[in-house]
Amino acid sequence: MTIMPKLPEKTIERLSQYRRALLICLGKNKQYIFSHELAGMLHLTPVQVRRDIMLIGYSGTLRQGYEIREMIALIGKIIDSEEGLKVAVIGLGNLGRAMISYFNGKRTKLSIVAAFDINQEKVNRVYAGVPCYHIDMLSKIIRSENIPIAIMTVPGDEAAKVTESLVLAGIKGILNYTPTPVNVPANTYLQEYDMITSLEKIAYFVKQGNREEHI
Amino acid sequence: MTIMPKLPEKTIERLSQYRRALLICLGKNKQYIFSHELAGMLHLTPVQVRRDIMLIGYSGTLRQGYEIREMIALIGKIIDSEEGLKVAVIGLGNLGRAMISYFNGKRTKLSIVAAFDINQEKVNRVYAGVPCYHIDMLSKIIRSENIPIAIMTVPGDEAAKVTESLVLAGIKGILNYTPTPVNVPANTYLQEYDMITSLEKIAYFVKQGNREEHI
DNA sequence: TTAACATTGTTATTTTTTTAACAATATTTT
DNA sequence: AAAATATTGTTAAAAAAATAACAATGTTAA
Repeated sequence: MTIMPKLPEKTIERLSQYRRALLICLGKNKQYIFSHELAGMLHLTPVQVRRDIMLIGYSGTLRQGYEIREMIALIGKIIDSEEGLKVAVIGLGNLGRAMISYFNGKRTKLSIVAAFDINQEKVNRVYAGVPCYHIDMLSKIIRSENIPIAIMTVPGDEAAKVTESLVLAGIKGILNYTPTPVNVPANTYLQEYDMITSLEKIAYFVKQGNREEHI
Repeated sequence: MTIMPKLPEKTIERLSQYRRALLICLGKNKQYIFSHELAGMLHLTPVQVRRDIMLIGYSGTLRQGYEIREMIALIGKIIDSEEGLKVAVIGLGNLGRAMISYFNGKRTKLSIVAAFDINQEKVNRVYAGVPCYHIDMLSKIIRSENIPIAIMTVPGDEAAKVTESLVLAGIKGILNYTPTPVNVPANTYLQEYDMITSLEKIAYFVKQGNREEHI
């Protein structure tokens, strides 16, 4: 297998988006796509698309564009793990359930296999195919099921404690959707996403009457 | 009022985060904060914090740090609108409800004042203080209530249609949480957020055994 | 069959963002 | 009172990302 020299982080993000856009095209029985078409779908410039494609070592055909299936396959080789990775959702509130529905049937390589909550009414039930365990079982299940990734959708004031449990349980990556930033050791990958920041940013640009698109 | 020379986009994002962190500190009766403390809370470097603070024209006191109240006030002056902005949530599914709970009582300047859904069981009811209207009322309510910002939490296959309605209704900013990218005219601010991309990015770095933190 | 065109692939340039370096200085310690 | 220290504020440098420029070339049109 060819070693892929480290891709820019932004390119990784876009690869995921390219794939989704390409899958939509495939669903419409499209076979080839031009850089400007893909760019248009994702609010990017054609140059950026071509450059990313260059970076992953793929080539299209002149005047015909890129072969959609091939590109999907190649992106998969780069960003997916062969075995597939299991994901747990911590906190089965509205947001946790939203994440599960979101994923339902969408991806094969990433699958949500467990949810955790503190509420006894939710525990030991199955939500959209995903079993919900009591949060006390977190460490046990994460280890036994070998789950490397967790999505935190608990209330902000529980974020720190849950993070600690996750780290102790050996989790490798955390996506933190709570409003509270958390800390993890250096060998754990952490990504924070804050809905309020997103909205405040929009508010700022709306206030400024700014015209640009920003993804 | 001093004209603020255009701030970097990333700084705007961080200002929102600074404020939230500062509010937490304020809640703990802290009065001053050092750049390295703020940095530590948000996975940033102290230099970056100081630089941002410099850019907004604030000054701390040597060996004492920054006055928390003052800084919160200043950030508000920069990123908030004086009158406050109204926000609508389109789609009262799990994600829409999550957004509403998230905001409940948190912000004063941004307030979710309306939700829309197609489901008759949800229409004309109030969820967490927010009235839900039928989606056919979208244009009417958005105009009459003067709502400039919308959060889209509908299923992906409705995203395009809803976006069109929003634009026609004169919306100024859209936060798109559906998995489907949409298009808006140049005078509308659009921000797309894709949960799957976030997760796939984590998966990639977990796969790589990458050690860094990424916000 | 030649010219015009559309598209890719790649290098170069510019812009944006982050990081480093370090001067200035109030506070604490000796 | 002098030295050491911790911290801010700012300029400079580096790194990352986006954009532009343009050569190459197969395709279509004249």
